[in-house]
Amino acid sequence: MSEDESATDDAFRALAEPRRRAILRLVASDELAAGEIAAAFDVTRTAISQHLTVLREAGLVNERRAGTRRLYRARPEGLAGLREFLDEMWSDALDVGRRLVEADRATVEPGREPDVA
Amino acid sequence: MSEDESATDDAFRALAEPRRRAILRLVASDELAAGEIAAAFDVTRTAISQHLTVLREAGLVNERRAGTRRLYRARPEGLAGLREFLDEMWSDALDVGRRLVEADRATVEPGREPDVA
DNA sequence: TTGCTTTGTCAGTTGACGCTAACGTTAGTC
DNA sequence: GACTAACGTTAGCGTCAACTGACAAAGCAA
Repeated sequence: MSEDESATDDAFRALAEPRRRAILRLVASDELAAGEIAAAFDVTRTAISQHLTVLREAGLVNERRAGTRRLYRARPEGLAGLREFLDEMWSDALDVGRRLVEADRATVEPGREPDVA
Repeated sequence: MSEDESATDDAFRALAEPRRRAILRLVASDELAAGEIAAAFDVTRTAISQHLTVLREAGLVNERRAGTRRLYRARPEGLAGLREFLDEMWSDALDVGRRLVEADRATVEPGREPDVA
């Protein structure tokens, strides 16, 4: 339970960085080497290497070694936590049942105190 | 175009914080006052107020004033950028068409330079 | 072995972020 | 007006994260 949560936590933190999202898009369909990925950005290879480490530890990319090269590819399963959160938010926010209960409450009490404690 | 991107950027950064995700879940179905939200956590009301500001500026919550109280509710449309990114990743990573193109390229060119710039 | 390539790792700096405490503001009440 | 309740805002502090530059490791070729 707490393992999944921390995994989702890592994924969210990893995706907060725009450059890491860009990297992820880059390796979404193609498997690329660290150097090739670094060549697509204006920062040092060091920075990209660190980003790749973060992405790997967050379960968002796979690493495969071939000679001196390390090939990376996106790992869609790593986004499961994200999707779960999104779906939960959507269903909770748009659920018709809840909206009706709410409207009912507003009818009984003219709209002053939601009183949710 | 760049407006949407920065909006998505703000959303991702806002959701990177676990407490903000918790707040968002809290106001997903119910409209709550700032104080009620703060009561659900162990940090100061100040901290919660700042979190709510971040969420509001990221377009993830709506603010409605009623007397001295400020009522917050999740704004599902704010998650559009997230959903878009997720869907893009999923389709790109699992798209069979791309996989075939990739295999074809591997046949023509023995696998040295993906050339992504 | 020597040398070149590809990549990760290790200090160290800088900027951003989350938190608290004190203060300011707005709305309602006596 | 005076007082209280509900919030937001500011200043300051500690911590984390992204970046650079220098160095180390691992694979391969001459």
